[in-house]
Amino acid sequence: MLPTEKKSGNPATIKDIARKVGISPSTVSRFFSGKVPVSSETSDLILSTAQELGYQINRTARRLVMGHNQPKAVGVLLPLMTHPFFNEILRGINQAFLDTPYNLMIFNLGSREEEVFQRILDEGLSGLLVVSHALPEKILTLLSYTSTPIVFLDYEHPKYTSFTVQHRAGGQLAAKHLLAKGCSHPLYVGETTTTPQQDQRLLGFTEELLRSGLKSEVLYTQQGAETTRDLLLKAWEHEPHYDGLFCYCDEMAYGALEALHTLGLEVPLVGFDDLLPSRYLHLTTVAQPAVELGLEGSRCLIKGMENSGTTSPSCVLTPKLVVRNT
Amino acid sequence: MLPTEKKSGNPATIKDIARKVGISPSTVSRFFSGKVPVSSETSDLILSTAQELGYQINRTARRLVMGHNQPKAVGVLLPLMTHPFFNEILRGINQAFLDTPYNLMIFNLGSREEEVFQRILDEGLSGLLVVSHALPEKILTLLSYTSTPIVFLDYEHPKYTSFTVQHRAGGQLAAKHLLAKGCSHPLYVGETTTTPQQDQRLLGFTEELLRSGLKSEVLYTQQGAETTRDLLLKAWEHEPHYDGLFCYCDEMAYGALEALHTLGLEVPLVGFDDLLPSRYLHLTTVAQPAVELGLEGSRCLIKGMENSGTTSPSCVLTPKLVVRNT
DNA sequence: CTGAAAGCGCTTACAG
DNA sequence: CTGAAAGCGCTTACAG
Repeated sequence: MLPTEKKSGNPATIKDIARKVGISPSTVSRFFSGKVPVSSETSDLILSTAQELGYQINRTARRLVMGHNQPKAVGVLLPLMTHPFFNEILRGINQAFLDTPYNLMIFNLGSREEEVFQRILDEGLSGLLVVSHALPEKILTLLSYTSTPIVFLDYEHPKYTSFTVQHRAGGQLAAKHLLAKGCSHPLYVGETTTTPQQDQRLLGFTEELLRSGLKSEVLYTQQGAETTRDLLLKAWEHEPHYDGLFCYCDEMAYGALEALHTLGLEVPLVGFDDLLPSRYLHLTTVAQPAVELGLEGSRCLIKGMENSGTTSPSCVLTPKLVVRNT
Repeated sequence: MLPTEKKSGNPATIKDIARKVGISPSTVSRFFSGKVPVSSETSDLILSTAQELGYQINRTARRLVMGHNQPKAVGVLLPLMTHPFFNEILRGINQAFLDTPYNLMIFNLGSREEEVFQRILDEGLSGLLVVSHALPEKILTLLSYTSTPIVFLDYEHPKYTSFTVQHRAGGQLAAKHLLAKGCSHPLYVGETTTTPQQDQRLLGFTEELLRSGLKSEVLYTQQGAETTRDLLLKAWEHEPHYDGLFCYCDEMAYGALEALHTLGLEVPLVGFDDLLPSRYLHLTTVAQPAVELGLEGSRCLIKGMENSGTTSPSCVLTPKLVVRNT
């Protein structure tokens, strides 16, 4: 092996090619920039040597000398969970960034969290949107050094700007609807694993009910339409007097809808989310402003980025009741 | 203004701070890298001057010297249209890239196409996924210089690897279902604006029907559940003998479902897509392998990127019939 | 704890 | 069409 040859570990550079072909680095550079003519003879030589060496232009170096600032990107940290709600949020985010100079970079919180965070740090992001998740303090501190503005979506961080949904108000909305329908024996169907979101929805629901002197029964089951359907089928066997239903989320409400149908009952039913099927199933439900969450949160971040990193205060979005046939 | 001061046009550098504070650039660098101790006196001075000058660390330069290669990213070019189908594709893509060293970068084809393409070029992407869209020849050529592998999803490009759905086979599937249900007067409901997808679905449908000596009536309307519902309501007034329905897409089928319900009819109905509502509405439909499209297309791209840019040949995914209650 | 110096890989006037 | 040289903004041994 000649001493002029590169160790194959390091990627080949313009210099390596120049040396091998026997010309100056400048010419090689000119060839790859493409703007200046290079004699076809040398062109061929350069090209073949480049291929041989597996040369890849180093964009970092090029950027540095060209004074191009790094293209601006904002990161979106998504939970791994696959739920239409997150799709909607992402759609809102996407929309907000459409006519901005920022690119969107998607990160997923799955396995290898450490690595994901490292990447987020490495990217030199102009801003970061964190969906439905906390960010470890350590990362937050590191990010703060670079003064990257951060906005949390659907997650309340005490020290950072966050956009969340007023789940409690949503629960109240559901109660009001049931009350207006004349219910006196309402039933809440929730998910077994308790979350802050659920706590708030249930709280709003019960407190609104209480204002009318009513109390709600509460039943829990695992997430899913089928489990909810089966639960309700059984529930009605024992306590056939429920005259109003509030489900923790739309998917459970779909199960409830089936149960009611099977039972031949017309009991008022309210869901929570307003997913696409709800429209076609004519389900009355509390609509989470998911797109809006993404949109408004992003707008806030954009302002923050233009504003030396200072984002405006947190914001709570209120859900709306979509009254359909149930 | 002292001659030592920077013009405020160019961003401040480590040197500017050093000069202003009266220390060497090395020390300033050490301060910002954070790894080496710096006396607290100078630290304060550096920090305040940095703030005053609006100093932002230049990551490009840092990367160059640190030998960090540019973090690898692959671009996903999405159509602006907001349809669950694209969400699914994106989900598949996301999944495929979960445990890879690539970050996902989202680009949208909305307004400012030129700029979007410029960005795609600027990013120095390791690979590109193009969803439901052509890419201008010009961009393709530019991209080929950098040997960026490209995979088209849900769009067939003659010269590039593409992953598409066998719409024609889907149409046949629908016909078979209707045939098995004993239909003899089938009706196809399509969208007014014709697309290659629609042509293929209808072709498959009619050719399969023909094999049994049947012909389908064809009706067109604008996309949407309501329009379809109204169309069918009227259709039945005039020709009440249809005994089988194939809708171009699920959304239209939802409208058909309503019409049939209103009419009190139990006519076999097949949709196309298998969106979320279909499951809860018990709609029999041809399922587009959207997630799979994203997943397989991405895997192909990943292989291509590891393979000096050569992607494997195009691939056509076959849809499946999901038989439910219609 | 700090400075002077060399270098990361590329581009680009400048002078042939 | 081509080379030698300077420089983009930062980091990091090396030598205090």
